[in-house]
Parts: sequence; structure tokens; C-alpha cells
Amino acid sequence: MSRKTDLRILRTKQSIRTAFYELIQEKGYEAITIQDIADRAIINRNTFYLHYQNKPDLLNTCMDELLSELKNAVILCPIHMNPFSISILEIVMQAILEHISSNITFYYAMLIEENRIYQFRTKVESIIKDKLNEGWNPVQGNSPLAISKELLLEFLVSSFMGIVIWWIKNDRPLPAGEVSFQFSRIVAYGHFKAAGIAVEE
Amino acid sequence: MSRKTDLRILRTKQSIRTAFYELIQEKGYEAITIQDIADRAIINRNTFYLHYQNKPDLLNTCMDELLSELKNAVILCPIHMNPFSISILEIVMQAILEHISSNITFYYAMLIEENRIYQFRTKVESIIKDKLNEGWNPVQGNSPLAISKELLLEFLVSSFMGIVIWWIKNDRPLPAGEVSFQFSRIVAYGHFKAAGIAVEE
DNA sequence: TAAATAATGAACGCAGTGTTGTTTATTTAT
DNA sequence: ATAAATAAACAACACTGCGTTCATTATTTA
Repeated sequence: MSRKTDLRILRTKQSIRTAFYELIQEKGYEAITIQDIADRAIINRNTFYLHYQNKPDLLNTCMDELLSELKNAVILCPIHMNPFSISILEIVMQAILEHISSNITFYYAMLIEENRIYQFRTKVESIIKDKLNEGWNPVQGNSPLAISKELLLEFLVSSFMGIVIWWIKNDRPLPAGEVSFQFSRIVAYGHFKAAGIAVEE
Repeated sequence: MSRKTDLRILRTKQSIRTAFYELIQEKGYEAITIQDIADRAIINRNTFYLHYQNKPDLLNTCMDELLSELKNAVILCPIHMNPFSISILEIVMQAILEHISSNITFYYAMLIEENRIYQFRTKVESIIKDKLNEGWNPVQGNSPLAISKELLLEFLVSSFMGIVIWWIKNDRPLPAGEVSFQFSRIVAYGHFKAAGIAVEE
């Protein structure tokens, strides 16, 4: 029986990935050169081109890999009839935060400070959006304020992602469950009620 | 009386700016070369370096210019005692959306699709954050849910910015006043109530 | 109209990219 | 254990873009 891939290939690819993540954190994606990666991975610059076409190709490969894991984590979340129930927001966020915790180095490099890659944020937002949209119930007839569906969905996704990034950036100041709980309450009941301010009806 | 600046300088700088904005929209910031800008502005490449140090310098100059206008637009908004009143959110958002409308080409280039510059988004978020934080009332003692102040502020800023970007990206599908109104209601009362769903207490 | 200065044009070294060969080392299969 | 296969190393290449220099030309201001 033949081995799937040459051990040298696995080793080299692993070195490149590790070097890449480190460098993103150190100097940001744009500033990295192929030579930087080669030096850090202790390989010849040519060897890089044996495995990846160029820098964006490496980035995309890395992103796709982890994002498919993220998708799997989200897909397992049960959705009830109403995707805007408190529970779905809370459950999905908790699942995402826990997945991020397991891969914190990567997510920090991709999303925080100078290192951030806009493309990655957008892709994560897509995953969240798809999940929230999954079981959208179009029969919400009697909305007193005639809220635009698109606007509401955008509202949910961007605040969701904002909290996620805030949480990573601040070194996870609260447990995943606590953040998810608070977020879902604010969204559901409004910030007046959540913050304990009398609601002006 | 001597003229402030040579007419040639004004003309050249103007050409560079225009070319720069066009190119950001066409191929995105990163892909632009100085030669691209020179060609489009119909100037010698050297002339560019007579006015700007490099590409980031040009970008920063452009950003600072418009962001100071944005700040002025926001600073005029009256804030009441409670910065989380419905009105402050609505008024600030409307002011921002109207300012953006007057400079839509620039904002589109900076925030939308492939052209987006993360740095710019962050700077706009800072302006919003500062405004919301301006008159924060620390005495909101009896919050039933003990919501983190930082989390709540982040929630407001990211959803605010998310709606703004959504609005630009979709070619301003609703009037500025309408978007601001809907946003402030969702935030204040929660998405259940805003969307007309019975609240599960 | 003269002096000042902005803009041009050509050239330079530098850094980084992506490619092409050839050679060396390691791994897999016989 | 050894031969065939192939990954990795090494060297060199043309190419693009950057940022700078210097002399020359054109425009503007005084």
C-alpha cells in the first residue's frame, strides 16, 4: 500500500503554514514576502512555489480550511421554526466562539488589528448570515414598524460579528456562554431593557 | 499680495486625487501602482513624488480630509443626557448618511466590495464610538441582566456601521431618515418587537 | 520681462516576483 | 538493499515596481 503523500510534502507544507501565521501576526499580511516565509520555514524560496501559486493562494487555502471547520460547527446547531428566537442566536454564537477558542492564533491573526484581512471577516459574516437566514419565516405579517427584512438581517449579522471580534480582541474577557447570553438578550429585548433603562414607549 | 499656492500644484494634486479614487473603484487599493496614478492623472511619475511620499501617504491624506468633515457633521448633533436615547442614534445616523450621500464616490471606494480599506472602516467606527460614548451615563445601576458596558457599546457601533455599509452597498435603497428610524427602533426595542414577533418573556 | 519654481524625462540601484534549468537528498517501491 | 521516483536545494534569469538623482523645459508669479 502506497502512502498518500510524501512525508517531505507534509513537513514542508506544515512549516509554511506555521511561518505564515506567525508572520501575519508580526507584520501583517501585506508586508510579508515569499522570502520571509521561506526564511522562517527554513526552506528554499523555490520550494514555496512547488506547493502554492503565490501569496493569495496560500491565504485562500488556509482560510478555506478553517472556514469549513467553522461551517461544520455552525451546521450542527439546531434551528427551530423561528430563526430569530433568542436561542438560535445564543447557540450559534456560543458554537462559533468555542470554535474560535480552539483556533485562537489563526483567528487573531486574521481579524485583529493591523493583521486583519477584510476578506476573511466577510467570509465569516457569510456563514453567520446563511445560518440566520436558513429558516427565515416570511410570515411575520403584522410588524408595527414595517422593518425591512434585509436591514434586520444585516443588523443581526454585523452586531454578531462585531461582538465576536470585540471578544477576540480583548482576549476573551467573558466566557463564551456569558457573551452569547448577553448578546442574545440585547438583540431580543433592546438595549433599553437590557441596560435597565426605562423604555420610552 | 501673493497667491497662496501655485496653480500648477493645485491642478496636479486635484488630478492625482481624482485618478486615485477612480482607480480604487476599478482595481482596489492594493493593486494600484504609482505609474497607474501618473498615467491616469496625465503627469510624470516623478511629479507624484513631489507631492506625496508614497501610496499610503496619499491614502491617509485623502482619508483625513474627509473624516474631519464627517466629524464635523457628527459633532453638531445634539446629545441629550442619555446617549442611548432613541433620538441620538437616529439623529447621528441620519447626519452620517447624509454626509456620505454628498461624498458617495469616495465612501463607496473606501468601504465596499474589493475596494474596501479596513483602516477606513475602523476610523469611521471610532468617530461613531466617540459620539455614543460622549455622554455616557454611568449610573444605570439596576440592569437586570448585568450587561457589560463595553459589550453594549461594541454592539451599538458594529450594528450601526453594518447598516451604514449595507446602505451604501445597496445603492441607498431607503431614504436616510427611514434607515435611521428603523435602526433606532430595532436597537431600542429589540428585534422581536420591531419585527412584530410576540416577545417571549 | 526676469526670477522662481513646478513639471518633465532619463537613468540608477534596489527589492521582490515567478520561472527555468541542474544538482543533491530523501522517500517509496521492487 | 537497491533502484527509480521525486522533493528540495541552488543558481540564474527577465520582469515589474519603488523611490531617488540630476539636468532640462515650461509655467507662473512678482
